Amino acid sequence: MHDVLPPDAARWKRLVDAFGTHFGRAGFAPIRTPILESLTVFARVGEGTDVVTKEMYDFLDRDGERIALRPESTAGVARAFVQHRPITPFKVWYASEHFRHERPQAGRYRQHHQLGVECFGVPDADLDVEVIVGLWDFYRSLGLESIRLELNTIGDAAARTRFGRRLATFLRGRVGDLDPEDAAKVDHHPLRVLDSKRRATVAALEGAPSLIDELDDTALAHFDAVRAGVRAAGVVGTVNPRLVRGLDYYTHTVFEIVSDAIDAAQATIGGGGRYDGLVEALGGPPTPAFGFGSGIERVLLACDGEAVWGEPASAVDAFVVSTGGEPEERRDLSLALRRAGLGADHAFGELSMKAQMKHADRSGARFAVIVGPDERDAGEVTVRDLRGDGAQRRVAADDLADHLAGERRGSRIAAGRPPAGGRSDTP
RNA sequence: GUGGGUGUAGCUCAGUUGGCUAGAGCGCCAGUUUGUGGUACUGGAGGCCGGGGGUUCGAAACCCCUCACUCACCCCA
Repeated sequence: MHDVLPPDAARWKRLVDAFGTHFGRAGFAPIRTPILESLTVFARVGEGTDVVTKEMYDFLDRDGERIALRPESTAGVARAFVQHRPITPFKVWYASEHFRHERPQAGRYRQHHQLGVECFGVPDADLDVEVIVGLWDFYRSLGLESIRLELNTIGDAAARTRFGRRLATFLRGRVGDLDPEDAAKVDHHPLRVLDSKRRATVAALEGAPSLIDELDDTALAHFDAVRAGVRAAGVVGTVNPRLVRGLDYYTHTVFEIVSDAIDAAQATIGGGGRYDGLVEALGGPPTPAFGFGSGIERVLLACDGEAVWGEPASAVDAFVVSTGGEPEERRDLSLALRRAGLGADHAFGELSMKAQMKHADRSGARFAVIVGPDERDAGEVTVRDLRGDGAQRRVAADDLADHLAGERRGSRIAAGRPPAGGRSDTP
């Protein structure tokens, strides 16, 4: 998180609104969970992960309880599911802030924001497909084209344990060849070594056992169904056998969606997968689940990289300009227009008409409403079109609100709907 | 946690081996246009050169400390 000023901040709202609408159409409802959670909620799900062990903002509160600022949202939503036991399938979406104590860089912040989706109670591969394709379609609806899916399966807990043991045995044989950072993970978290990018480790992984060999028929069938489903939906992607992901709770399907338009090291704009064991680990009944998180800051970086956002329309219909009267006249006319349901703004202080017109132009308003001695005497105002050819017309002061409302309706009809399936700059 | 880079006008940046009142473009304000923005021309305002200390006749520039921002590693969204 960094400061986000206008007009950029307006993009956040538009993005969140578009996301809620998109997944709302698929039956997902918004959920809100606390930023503060008991440390145990996270400790139980990520014992071997940097996110939980090294990067968490945690502290003792006044009662001596260990509290954490959430580093991600899945654990908190799962905790809420366990606590309230809603009927399944329980399908929710959220936009939430997360905190990780790490050095900031492009696309990585100590406070970052994610759009996310979680679904509890559905074991079917169809759910995996729907959610992945749903996220893919969301990105496409923003206008993003340089994106691709990376997909993998890591099997169930038993397969992971078996594979972890085999992999650890393999790695111990060549621990000297590994990067020291990775060598330290061999005993307690061998799977994390797999997706290391360090050169020495990558070379030493030549000939390493493959997790796919540990999968039983059910797991293989599940993964095949996911692959077939996303391919049939036209998603561009590849299977990446090295994709493991950073949180312990994942089982079976894991995925990331990467943008090639981000000119920085952090190019994953969304990632997630299946976590069939998490609810049980938090004290609930065995419950399959699937979800993802997508970094708002990174999605916006990708949008910048592909230049897909247009200028947001101003909510100001009319900018009031007056000369020869009292400055309060502008305030009072603006208030009257707002009470009539219109957007209205004006400049403050003693400014020349020219200067006021400049403010009007910058405001983004469609019309300038000009009140000078002539209009005042006639009980009229001049309405000037600032976006078109500058056409002006005199309107009776009493009819101004109706006139502007009529203009607004007219322009909305004229704008129409964007072509279906096309690139849109107004998500 | 580790390593690099940058801090000069509102913004983006110049500033030659230390040497006159520190510059440009954009933006802003005003005028050309005594009732009209967005174009053009003219003029103007605006800077403890991030902060502190030091070296020197003299520091935006050199040294030390500090703060902020930024990029990469690691990790992840």
